[in-house]
Amino acid sequence: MSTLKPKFLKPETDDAITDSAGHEEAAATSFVFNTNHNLGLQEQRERLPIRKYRDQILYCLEHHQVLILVGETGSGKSTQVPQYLYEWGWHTKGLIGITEPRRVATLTLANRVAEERGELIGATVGYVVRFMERFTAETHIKFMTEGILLRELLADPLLTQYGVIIVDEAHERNMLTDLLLGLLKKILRKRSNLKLIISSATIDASFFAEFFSWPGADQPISIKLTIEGRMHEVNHYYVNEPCADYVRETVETAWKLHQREPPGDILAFLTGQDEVLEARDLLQEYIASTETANLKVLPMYGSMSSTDQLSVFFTAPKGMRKVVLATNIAETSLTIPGIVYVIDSGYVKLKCFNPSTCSDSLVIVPVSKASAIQRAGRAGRLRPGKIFHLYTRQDYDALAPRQPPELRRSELSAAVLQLKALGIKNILRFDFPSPPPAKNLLAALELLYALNALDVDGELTQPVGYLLAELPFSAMLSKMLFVSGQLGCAEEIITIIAMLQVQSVFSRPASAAAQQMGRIAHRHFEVAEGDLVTLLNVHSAFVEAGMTKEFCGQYYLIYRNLKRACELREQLLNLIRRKYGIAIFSCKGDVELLCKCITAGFFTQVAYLHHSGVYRQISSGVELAIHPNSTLYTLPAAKYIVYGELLQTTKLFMNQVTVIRQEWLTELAPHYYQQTTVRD
DNA sequence: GAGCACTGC
Repeated sequence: MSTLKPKFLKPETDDAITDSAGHEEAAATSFVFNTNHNLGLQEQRERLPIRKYRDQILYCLEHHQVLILVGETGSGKSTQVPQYLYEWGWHTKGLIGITEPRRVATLTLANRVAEERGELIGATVGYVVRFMERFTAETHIKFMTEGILLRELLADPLLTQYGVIIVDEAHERNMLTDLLLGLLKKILRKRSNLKLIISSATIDASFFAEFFSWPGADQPISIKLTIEGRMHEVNHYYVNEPCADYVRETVETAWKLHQREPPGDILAFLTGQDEVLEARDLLQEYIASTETANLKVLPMYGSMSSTDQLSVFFTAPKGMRKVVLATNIAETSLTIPGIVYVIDSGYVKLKCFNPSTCSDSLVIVPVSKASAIQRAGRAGRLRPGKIFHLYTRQDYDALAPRQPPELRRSELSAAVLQLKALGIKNILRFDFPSPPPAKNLLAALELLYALNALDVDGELTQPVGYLLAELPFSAMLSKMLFVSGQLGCAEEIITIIAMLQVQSVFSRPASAAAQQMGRIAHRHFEVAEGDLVTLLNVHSAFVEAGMTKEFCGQYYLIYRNLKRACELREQLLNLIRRKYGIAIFSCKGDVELLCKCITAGFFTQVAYLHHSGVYRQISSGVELAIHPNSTLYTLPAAKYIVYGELLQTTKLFMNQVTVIRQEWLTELAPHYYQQTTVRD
């Protein structure tokens, strides 16, 4: 093997991985902790801790169908194992496929492996993600996102092209990971020549081993990879008595720490913005009560503007200690330098699907052991650190090992469509790694039946069911798009869908004055029909103004998200033109037609105005409120509205609200509404 | 009058 170190990214490949978002992500989830950076690439490979497991991995794969690789991120397994397999000749038995949960990691890993091999990407090593691929006839090592492999299953249900599949980061237990693992189990039973490698954190290894055991099969084998010198030691401290108010306790602990401990910054984990700001104010009071104010308090949460977020990354002035009060954003998403002490409140906010109202609840729950360990790790990056858990040692021992996997707490219509499209007849009996509650599955089946995607026997319908299974949006959005093709306004509906796929385009500044200015600016786009048509207006105005940053500044819009929506819109238009027979016409300003399309997608989520002045869910009579972020919050209440999502916090709040007429319900969804009498 | 954090086809 050569040890040359050329730079071989094609220009377009380079583009793909050097967009700014990509770099942040690559830095955050970096898989190299590289003390050998001045050595040749092959020499570096030889020195990786994983190298000494190579023969063992290859031997085990010869003798077992399933191999579970245990080792935290940083062991080099994502880049090395595919190469070991290739060098040993596994590629002669089919493709070596590696699935990743995220796009950026997919591109980064593929590029890294190609570079180590001294090749161009798209030769032996390639990747496929949505809208982008470097994959040729010579490619033997294929990195891809999980969604891509799931889509490939539709065309090739036994994955006959593949000889080995590596599911990377399986411990994250995303919805797609779990679907994939369930389906791979079925395939392994039919294809004894297919091998599966699951890369997992320690905590889940035995779980996966058990899931992939069945009568007559050889038992999965686990290999534990050790990683050297990654972290400093962190000492754990617990409270003796449970504390009544963890926000106050956080503040007091931070203050005591500051008095007693040698220099080093403090990071505290709370559950939400309110708590972070409350803790900040309390801590400021402590500081104000002393003469030496050598403590700098910094809040950190998701809805802060990116410039405000930046301030936590600066070192505190000389002689000062920094205290960062953060939500879960600091647990995995970003790494704050200089942290030596961590305070763990013991709680986290978690989103959970509630099938009885088809809403999501945002609830405060105790953290899992995995989270507590992750939080502790934040103290050991610089030098040996300390973590202070605001709960007792007994409470720690009683914590759940991990948070329930996403599939168990999510709306499942997309998952059900996918499984149905793969010919799984009885979804309730499908072998999920962790089966979701039956009620959640039934809610999804009922919704899909109402949308006419499933027939009475639970089979996908033609064309609606198959279309909804194929389109990369939620079932309701896809149905809306389907109807818009028939009614002649798909162009506008695609814009709305693209705008709904990105994070909010409305900027909400931190200061009260700026917030007020923002609200006034946003009125410019608001219409009485509601939030979805308002999004369409924002898009049109942005395009008309030449898609400039200045326009976004003037109207308090987030340029990055808006630009992304425009790109997505183009890609979706291409996709729909190319693959699906949806006619793309403009309604040319006929807003009523748009609202009808919206109704055709969201008719199961209707609220009517009760004479008492509150909204009620039409199906259940449950009381609902319009979310204060909605356009319709300040406008006179309409009699009937549809909503895009329902979130339970202090109340059941409706988001993405659109005004409709009652008669549209019987016109557009007669099968659903003919029997319903509206309570008034 | 209210906003845990992400990601994917």
